[in-house]
Amino acid sequence: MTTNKPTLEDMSPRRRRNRERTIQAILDTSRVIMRENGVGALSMQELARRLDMQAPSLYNYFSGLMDIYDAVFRLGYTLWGEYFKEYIQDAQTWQDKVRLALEAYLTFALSNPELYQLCFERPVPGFVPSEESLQVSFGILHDVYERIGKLKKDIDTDLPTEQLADLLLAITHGITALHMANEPHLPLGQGRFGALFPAVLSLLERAWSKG
Amino acid sequence: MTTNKPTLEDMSPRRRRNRERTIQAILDTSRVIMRENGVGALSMQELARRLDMQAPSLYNYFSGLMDIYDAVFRLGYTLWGEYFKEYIQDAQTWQDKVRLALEAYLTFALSNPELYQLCFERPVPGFVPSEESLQVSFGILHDVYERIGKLKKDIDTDLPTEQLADLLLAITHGITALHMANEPHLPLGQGRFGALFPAVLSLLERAWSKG
DNA sequence: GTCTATAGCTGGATAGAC
DNA sequence: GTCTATCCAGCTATAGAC
Repeated sequence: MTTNKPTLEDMSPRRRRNRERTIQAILDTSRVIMRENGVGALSMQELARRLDMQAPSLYNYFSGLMDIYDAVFRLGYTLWGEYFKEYIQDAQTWQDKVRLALEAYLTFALSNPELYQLCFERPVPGFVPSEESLQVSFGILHDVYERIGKLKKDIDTDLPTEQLADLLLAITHGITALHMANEPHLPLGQGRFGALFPAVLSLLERAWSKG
Repeated sequence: MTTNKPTLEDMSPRRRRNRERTIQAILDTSRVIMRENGVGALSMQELARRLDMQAPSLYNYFSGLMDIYDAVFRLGYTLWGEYFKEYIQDAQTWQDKVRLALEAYLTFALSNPELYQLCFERPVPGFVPSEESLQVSFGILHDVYERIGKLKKDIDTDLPTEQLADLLLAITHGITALHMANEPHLPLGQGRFGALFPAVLSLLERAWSKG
């Protein structure tokens, strides 16, 4: 991730702190650019302009543009994993769990459209996540999947666990993708797709309620 | 769409035919480039290279790159409308209609990934469809929606017609988007998402079957 | 309608001075 | 760690000869 030519740990705490501040600023500004002009609009020059630096200076922190994309990608998955865990933690019934999982996905996308695009739609020309970042994303997705899979025992279905999770993911992703494409300015609960959650829940309840 | 400086109809049939042939070749080659390297990879130079022309010559047929995107966009919706109509024409039961509509969306995306990306995901930086093209797309989408809305009378639901159509669209889009993102090489019926149709159908049947 | 030539821009990335 | 200077590449688009 970071260019660590002067090795890693022989920096004074002061220098280390400054360095991390700069890296943070680069990542923050990257997200702003992507949010404003689309994920594909990130460039070293635009970044330098906004940070009041010269483009070559950025290479002291990242090895290149794709390295920055990679760091934002990893950040996106990390934040998504934390967000999801926190969001559904209080769910009791399976209906609550499904509803909160749906809500979590959409609200995360609404709050972090640039992360959503980069991590879950990935329309950036030359960018391929590094092996390391892919491992991070797999771990987090696996975690999310396990939580979803667990509610199988509470519902009346003969679907295999994986298909159940994939199906819920597809519904969630479909609603979110269409909402973000058509009415990204509207909050949860509003708009053609943002208002669909009750309909989904009633559909699932009719199909899956036990007894 | 086309640059019609020498007016429109005072061409000999011969010249007219040649001109249309060239336009067709440009559109075909555009689709090949987009398919091979992503929708964002289309450029006048790459187009000229493959067509054995020089880039400036292309401006005799289109007013610029965005004009070509626009023409492909319009073509995509036209083909999708025809494809959908043909695909579901023999459906009898509402289950058949839903199943065929799902299948149509996915198989169209599989056969024409570049049109799917451009028309239904639209990740091209500076491209905004022209007003004329938007009208075409709205008309076709409206048509598709009407057909879907009609099956409300056959199913047991108290959803408004629009929500019913939106919900089915979201499910369809979700499965297709995830299939195209993860396993675009696998045909209908295979892969994590491509194999979900029976699960969807059984879900809907349990929720919506009358009596 | 086709070409050559070219303007003008944006971008990634490196070399090397300080 | 920052900068200036620079290279090289790709692109859109136009002017103007043929």
